[in-house]
Formats: sequence, structure tokens, C-alpha cells
Amino acid sequence: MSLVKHLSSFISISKPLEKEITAISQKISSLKGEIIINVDERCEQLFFVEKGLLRGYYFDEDKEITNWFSQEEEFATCFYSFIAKKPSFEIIQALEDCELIQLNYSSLQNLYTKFPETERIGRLITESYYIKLEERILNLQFKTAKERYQKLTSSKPSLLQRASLGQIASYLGITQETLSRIRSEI
Amino acid sequence: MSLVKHLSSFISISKPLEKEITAISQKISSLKGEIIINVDERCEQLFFVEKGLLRGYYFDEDKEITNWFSQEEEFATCFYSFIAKKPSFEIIQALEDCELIQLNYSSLQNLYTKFPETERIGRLITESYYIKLEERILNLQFKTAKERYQKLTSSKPSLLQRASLGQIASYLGITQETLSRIRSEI
DNA sequence: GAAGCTTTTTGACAAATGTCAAAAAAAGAA
DNA sequence: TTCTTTTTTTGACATTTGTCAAAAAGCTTC
Repeated sequence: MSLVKHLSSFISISKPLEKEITAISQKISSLKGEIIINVDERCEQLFFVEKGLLRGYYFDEDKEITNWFSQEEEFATCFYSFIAKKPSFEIIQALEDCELIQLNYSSLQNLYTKFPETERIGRLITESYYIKLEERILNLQFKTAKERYQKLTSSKPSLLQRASLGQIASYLGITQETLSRIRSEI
Repeated sequence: MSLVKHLSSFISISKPLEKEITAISQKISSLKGEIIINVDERCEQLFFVEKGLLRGYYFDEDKEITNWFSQEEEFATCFYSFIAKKPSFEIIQALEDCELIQLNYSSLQNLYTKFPETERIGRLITESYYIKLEERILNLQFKTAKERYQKLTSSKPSLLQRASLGQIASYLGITQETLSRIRSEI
């Protein structure tokens, strides 16, 4: 689904706005495995995944920890870096060949100013992502490894085929050995 | 600090807007221990803590789990309930005598429409709260109980005096016995 | 299809954290 | 104060999950 179409599910998009969004956004393709944003770079792009799968991860003492996945019709960015204009602690990698739409930080800010109605979209989208994070916290707080895995199984079943065991395990906050054992006993 | 003053750190607030905000917001007081929003109620209020401390918590099989604390100059609401207009799974309780400013969901939506510049404030605030949640996830994902406690000690030292051990423990995703042991060995 | 990677599984054991119960300490109420 | 209730600490033990190492399985690439 295109970005404009996705956005129009939040608020109706006028023709001039649609034109502007198209004008300031770039389509890019990434190959499987490609690093799109590296650690210590400032992430100045907001990505919208048209096709494919991205993940954000970081290193904690040589251990790779996956922080998020973004699949079709989801946004992706190093949120902290993007918003706070600081170097990113995380790395964005394409886990599949991807078609992405890229929006630059400054063009997005200009868009907000030029088309104030987009502020609302920005707010609504941020709110919806906030709710997702909150749910993840509830899981990490007191659910067992197995429960967290089962929850993921039902909420994002396709992810289990598309990301590796190790990536999924660290996303759930467990080791891959533990996840492997959980999976074998179900 | 007043709400208007707090908001003006995000964006300059015009006189008419200030008036409007004052008009639609109500000051309320809550006594220590008071339940402000109960489970299964729809939470239609956004609170701004002028003085005191609130917590949001929920029950997971008879176990009380604290989900967040909000202290001076922070907002509080049952986010999911407020945004999705669904019954709340969490309970808001005053942990101290509080002075709160209360904004109704529908007046807030009207405010967004009447003063479009407030959309930006809404977005910026949501973004900043998103970043905080993200940081919490990083801690819950792979930090040990001790590391999480130490992080809280440095980021919100006053909380340790103001909330009970059990409340802090569940917020960190550990049992109070474990937290008690961590605390005694430091 | 063999050789060389990478990912997943398995095993043995260690460490962290949870559970349950009871004692001690602190806070509140009468 | 004294009594009562709540919170915190401590102990013994169970459970979950992690760690390290090696084997097995699955992919690539020539």
C-alpha cells in the first residue's frame, strides 16, 4: 500500500497535500541484509515499508539485540535519533529485499508547517505506536518467555517465518537457546 | 508548575489559547490513596500533575503490577483507554495528596480543532513520552534486576522515597523480595 | 553434490529470580 | 502510648532462564 493511501486512513488527504507528500518522499530499494542506518549515524529519515521487512537492533556487549521489526504498512526509524537529532544507538537492517518510502526529517518538519493538518496525522500515528509499545512493556514486565512467544505468534504470525530465531528471541528479551526449547516443546 | 507554563516549553502559547486552556481544564485535588480511575471505567481524562504523585497499575491474577508513575509536571492517563475509547485495564491511584489539572477527552479534541497549533504540542508530547517508553523497553529486555533498579535510582531518585517497595518492584518487573535483597546488598 | 557458512538444537550445569512462609520493622489508628 | 495493619526483610527452596560447548540441520556457492 502506498504511503498516501495509508495516511488517508487517519485523515482525508487533499490533492495538494498528496502532491506535496509525493514530491518530498523518495522510493528506495534495499537488498536483504543491507544496513540502512548504522550505529552512531544520525538517522534523518523516516521510512515507510511498502514491501519487505526491516529490523532495528543494537549491540549490548557484543550481543545483538533486536529492538523492533517493521513490516508492510508500518513506519520505521531510529526514533530517538530522529526526534532528538542525536546519533543513533541502533542499526536498521533490511531482513528481506525491501521497497521503502523515505521521508527526510527536515522535509517532514516543513510539511508540518506548510500543511498543518499533517500535525494531526503525526500525532495520531505517534499515539498508535505508543499504544503498541505500552503493550510490549506489559509483556516484558511479568510474562514468561513462553507467554511472550505465544503472544507474538498470534499477533505477528508471519514474522516467525521471516526473521531468524535469534532475532525473534532477543526481541522477546530471551536467549535463542531458550526460544528454541520453547518452540520444541509446544 | 502550571499546565500552560509547561506547554509553553514546547511551543509559544498565545493569549487566546491560554484562555481557552484555562477554560476547559479543571483543577482537582486527590487525597493519598484515592482511586481516580478504576478498572473497566473508560478514562476520559488527561491529567497533569501539578503536585503529588500518581501511579497506574493493573491486576494480573491478583498480583498488582504498577505500570507507570507520574510526578510533578508529568501527564497521566490510561493511555489506551483514553485514545481508543475503551474500558481501562488499569487503575489510577494517588500515592500522595495531589493537585491535578484535568482535561476532558472531548474538550481536548475540540481544542485541537479550534487551535490547530495544539496538534503540534500533542504530537511533541506524545513523541517525548514514546522515547521514555522505548528506554524502558531496553531496560526490561536484557538488563538484570539490579541494573534496572540502579537506573531508576539515578533517573528518578525521589521516587524511591515516595512509592512503596512493592510498587517500585513491579514497575521494574521484579518481585518485592528480590528488590529488597538488591537494596540490602548495595 | 561437496565444502564452507550460518542458524538451530541439545546437553550439562550455573546463575538469577520467583515462591511461600514467617519474622521484623514501620506506619497508622485508637 | 498501645494495638492493629501494612510494608519490608529474611530464609529455604523451586523454577526459570542463561551460559558455554558441541552437534545437527539448513543454506550458499562453487
